[in-house]
Amino acid sequence: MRLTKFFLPTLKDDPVDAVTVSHKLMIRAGMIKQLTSGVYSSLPFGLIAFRKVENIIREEMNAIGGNEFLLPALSPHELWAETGRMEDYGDLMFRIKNRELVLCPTHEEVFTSIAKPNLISYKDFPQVWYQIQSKFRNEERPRAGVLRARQFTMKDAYSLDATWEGLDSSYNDMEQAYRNIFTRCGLDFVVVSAHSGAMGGSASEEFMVPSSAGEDNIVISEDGSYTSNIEVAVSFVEKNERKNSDLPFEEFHTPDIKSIDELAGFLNITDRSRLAKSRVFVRPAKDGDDYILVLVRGDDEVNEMKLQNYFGINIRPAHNEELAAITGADAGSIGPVGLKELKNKKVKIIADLLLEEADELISGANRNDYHIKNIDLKRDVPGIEYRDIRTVKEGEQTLDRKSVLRITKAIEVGHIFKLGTMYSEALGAKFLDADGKENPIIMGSYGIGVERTLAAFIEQSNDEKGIIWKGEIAPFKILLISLSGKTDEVKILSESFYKELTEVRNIETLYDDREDVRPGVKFNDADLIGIPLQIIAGEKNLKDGNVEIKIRSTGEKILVSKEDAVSKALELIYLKN
RNA sequence: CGGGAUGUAGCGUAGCCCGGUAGCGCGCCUCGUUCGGGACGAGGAGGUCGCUGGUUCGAAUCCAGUCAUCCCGACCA
Repeated sequence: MRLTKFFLPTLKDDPVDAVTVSHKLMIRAGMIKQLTSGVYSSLPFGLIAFRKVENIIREEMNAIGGNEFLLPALSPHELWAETGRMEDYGDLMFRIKNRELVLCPTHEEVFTSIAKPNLISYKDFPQVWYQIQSKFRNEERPRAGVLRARQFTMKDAYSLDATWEGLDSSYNDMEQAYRNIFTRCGLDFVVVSAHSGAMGGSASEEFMVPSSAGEDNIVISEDGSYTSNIEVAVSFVEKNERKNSDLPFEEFHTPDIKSIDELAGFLNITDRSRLAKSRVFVRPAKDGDDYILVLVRGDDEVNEMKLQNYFGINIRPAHNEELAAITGADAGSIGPVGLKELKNKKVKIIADLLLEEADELISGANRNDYHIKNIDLKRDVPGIEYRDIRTVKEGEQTLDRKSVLRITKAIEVGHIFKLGTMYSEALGAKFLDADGKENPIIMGSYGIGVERTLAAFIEQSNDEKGIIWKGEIAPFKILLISLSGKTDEVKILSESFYKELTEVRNIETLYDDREDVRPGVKFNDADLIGIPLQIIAGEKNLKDGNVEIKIRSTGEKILVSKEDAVSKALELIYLKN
């Protein structure tokens, strides 16, 4: 491609609205342009890069027997009502105003509706179906350019199996395909165990690219044996020791004490393990809402994802009015002792495992400005249940106590789930097994964010000058720079290089053939758009019969004779891959 | 949805307090000189000051509303 014909609007300065590196660079390199919040146009250079990622995905999906589809982005309300996800997604789903249609945020329902009439015998399985298509999610707060957008390209794949062993096998194939994809994209990534979120289902892993621009926190043990999203991460911490002192519990005055920090200060203690922190959550139910009081140690935080796993995704923190109604106090003075019943429903009390049968605890008295000490959960809180509901912290030990946990931010580029029969049951997608019995299809769901994958790559591969492409996703392999001079000599040579590279060698080459642009501008554009190899033809070196080859990643410059230039460049490309 | 901030030329901004001709840099156009790391000179084009209403003789500027965008917290590829 000749630069004089290529639409590449580069920017010298950072756009003021962009904060993350990938966002700035994608705009500056003329890859994307924002249309409205969370919605971006792909410009030619960006599109070439996105297609690189898509083609790698396509090849790896096809390699495990995937069938490529292209489903509509529009779908009818009723399909989503059947699985109940109209409500689950809520405002996250874009709805069409003048038809009973929605813009799909994902495609489980649509794929399942195709499977239902067509996959009717156990002999029809297994199948892997996928598509690469635009998804629409009405994100409340889009951010960081394409990292979190309202419209984005997703590869979504679905495995359809007749047996649970089949699902395991499909899932494993997919996991390997994902490893291949992200490796070929040149990403430094980790696979972590994950929460299955709004999708439902059981096993689930995420493909994470460590980056300060990431929105997720992942936990990695120092020896690498344990990796997990913090949402589901577990660790080893000693439980509270039971003292068995059997001291009676006792209310005491704590004026204006609202937080654990203030309480610790008021009591003049630093160990917060016996200060029990209470939070109340609500689970909406048809016969009246359920209330759940959650207790963790004062030095811990409640992990709301773990709660969702136990009590469903609709669970939410209680509002202040609800708190007052069931505890008689405001947040800051609530506790597990002396809760009211609301509409004849008992408040369920869940405590973290570290508090199992703990005593001598201090917690709110359910009376403003009062706390209680010497609470014995075993003695004073009948019906209490213990579960793992805390968020792990940096520096804690792994469960096997062989290593230590580190926490880092990461970008989620891919996610694989074992869905099971959730959607096939809801939509009645069944098949006959060898015994002639009817069973729901067993499904898996597998997603990759295309633009996000590319943005994650740029987050990991850049310097102060710009992007540094490498490997298969480089939009071009060579940037041929012609520095125009007094004579036509350089131009004639550049043209011959271009012809050989593209027509004879079939190398993806971008040719900076601009004649009215000064060298400095060309060099800076070159480093900004980050093509791995630059061949620079100019009068200075051509006087001695030479041209320069620059390696973008290292900045290394190699002087070669004009006769050897193309073969040397090809050699370097293959070395780099 | 809560909290914070910002809307002035393609981009980045000054002016706003204290109302009166809209300014600067980059980019763009023409001519000339220059030409290996974002050149120089001369000339030029380009702005409903986000939108609506109000106050005023007069509003980019003051007031009210509204819309949009960005950043920080709860969701996801």
